[in-house]
Amino acid sequence: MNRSGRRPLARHTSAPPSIGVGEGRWDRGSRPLVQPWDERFRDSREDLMVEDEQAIEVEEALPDAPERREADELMDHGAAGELGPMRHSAAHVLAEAVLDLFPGTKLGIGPVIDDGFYYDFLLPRPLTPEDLPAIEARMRESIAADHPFEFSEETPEAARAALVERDQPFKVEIVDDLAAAAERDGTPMPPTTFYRQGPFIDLCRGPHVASTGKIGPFKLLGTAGAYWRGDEKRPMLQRVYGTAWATQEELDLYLERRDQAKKRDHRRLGVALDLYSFHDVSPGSAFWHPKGQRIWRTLESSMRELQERRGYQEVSTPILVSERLWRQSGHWDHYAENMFIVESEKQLFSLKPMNCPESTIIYRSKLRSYRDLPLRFSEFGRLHRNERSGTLSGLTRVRQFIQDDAHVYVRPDQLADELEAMLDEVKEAYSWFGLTPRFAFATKPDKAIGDPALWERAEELIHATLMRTGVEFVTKPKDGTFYAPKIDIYIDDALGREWQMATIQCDLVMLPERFDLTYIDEAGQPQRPIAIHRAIYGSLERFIGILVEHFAGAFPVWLAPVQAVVVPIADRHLDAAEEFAGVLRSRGLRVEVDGSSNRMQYKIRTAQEQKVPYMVVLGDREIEARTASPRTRAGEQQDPQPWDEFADRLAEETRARTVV
RNA sequence: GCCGACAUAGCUCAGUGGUAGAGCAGCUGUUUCGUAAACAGCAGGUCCUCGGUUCAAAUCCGAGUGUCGGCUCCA
Repeated sequence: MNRSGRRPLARHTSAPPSIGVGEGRWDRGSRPLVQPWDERFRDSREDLMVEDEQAIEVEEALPDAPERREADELMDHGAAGELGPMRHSAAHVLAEAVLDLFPGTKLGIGPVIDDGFYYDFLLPRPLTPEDLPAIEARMRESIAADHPFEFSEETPEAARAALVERDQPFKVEIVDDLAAAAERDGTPMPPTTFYRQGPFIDLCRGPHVASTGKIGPFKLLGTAGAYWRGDEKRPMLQRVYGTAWATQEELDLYLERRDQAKKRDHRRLGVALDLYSFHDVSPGSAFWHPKGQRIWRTLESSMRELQERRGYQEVSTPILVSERLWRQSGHWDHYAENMFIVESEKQLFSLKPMNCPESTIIYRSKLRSYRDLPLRFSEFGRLHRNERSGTLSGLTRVRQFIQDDAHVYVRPDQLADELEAMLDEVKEAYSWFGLTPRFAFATKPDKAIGDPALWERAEELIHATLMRTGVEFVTKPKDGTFYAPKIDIYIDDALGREWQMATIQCDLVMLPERFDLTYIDEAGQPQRPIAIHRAIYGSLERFIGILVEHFAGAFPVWLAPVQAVVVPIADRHLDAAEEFAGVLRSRGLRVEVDGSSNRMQYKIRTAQEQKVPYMVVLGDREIEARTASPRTRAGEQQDPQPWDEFADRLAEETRARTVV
């Protein structure tokens, strides 16, 4: 079974093109295909859940073995549903067109991806968006000619010779690698296959449609630079992305959905809703406006409430810290390229990129007893990481951010329970937003510090806990931090991108060993605790950015920066409007009165555009009865109700943190 | 960091070598209105920065910065 066993719903995904099929990664296509904000969601939710579980099962059954990657490079993406062969065929036609327009082009690879395909080329000059129409036109000619796809099989030697002859060094490399892999594994080299359509022939394993005329409506979406084989030390090729569908309607729907996704982009909505902004005086760092800060503080206080209930103690540590600490922790050797270094009076300092090492200073401030553990220190720490400029993106990839971080020190016998409690914390917190977390187990990376035996033990402990709790998870080999294996928690944003949110790291190495942490056991002997690093929101910045897209700016009542706008119909209703707002504010609700001289319709439109959950109209009728007429942002007009009743209801929705 | 594109009013954008524009937002006045846009007027610019070409540059060229689409990276 491959990933093609999906329903036609796949055509509704709005995921951007992505290769997304590395080892240990989720295949994007296997994730829920309808997002919670879709109208269809309510009706189809159950189906989707089942589908998702099946998908996970399927994905886990897929090998991470080298042959799969080789297959990817040979474009064997029969995986991508019934549209797969057609899209892959479109990639061939794309290559044919480019080779025709730019003689001498060296071909890279041309796989199928979510919703489309791409092909990589080494060209005499970079492509620009203006080149795409000409390429599309040439593609249409090939499609109109309806060339059959002809299959042929060669011995590896003959194939190699043919590719050398055609001066296609990247293809030669692929054949050589296949041969090397076969030799390494002691398996016979499979015959090498080619497909020809019209004048164009390409090394490929297929499958294809019967002829170019079977290729449906398509559109080239853009160009980008991409390193050959994803290696930044190798040449940068020109990648052309495209999409193709069975019918024009589906293509139009896909393009329309792409536009819709842009409209909920958190960078756009942040400006429209006056939440935050960015300025070139501090690239990669957000300026938080009052309404954005309001959301921030609501998230923060919710997490504080959870943490206090669950036995955490909040601490705060300095941002500017001597290199001595970072040398001791290993960051200076393993993370320096991401640290902002500051010099003062011949001493080097760094803006902290993580809170953990400083947490140990508090741990070590006194002698700890086995009775003190678990010791749970939480910290909303402000971190700086010097991310490469090209990677910055809105709130989702920033240089300065605040984590809802915590470091929990446990005895070995307490670890399993504590990890389980943390998984539960994650589920609780995510339920406030209607988000469903997915779990991944990330193991020891190549660049790791500490005793391998400790790593092995930490990985065993995490794995055992995951198995015991019965949560679904995938394994991401070598994706751990340099000091700990971890459980990462992922969700998808509105554009179908996968985001790591929470992380739970089981550290037997950095904090315990490098900082020589101890507690005194029952026998009076010093023992080594285990340190668990965890963050539930992850970065507050990234979390808010994803929430903006998740809700398209229409935050649930409990989180909305303005929960209700009071709309007096005429000036004579202003005093009563203020009085009513006072009733709401006295219950801690966030309310604005629109006292402008605009007409009521205009005030409602404004509140609607700001995605305020409730608009409450006050006119002669309401004031006389001391009632309010709420209208929801969904357009539902509710019956007039007494002021206190409405206030109580809103307060209860806020307290319960209900979504919708 | 790499490849490409882009940068004009608070926002969205028009303006391809000859006096800087529109809509929305803002301000002022009129209007006091029953569930998604009342009317009129006014104001608003280092055309990202620096340098070059030219009689003349928002416009052409170069460098820098930032942003966007990707690649790489993501403890």
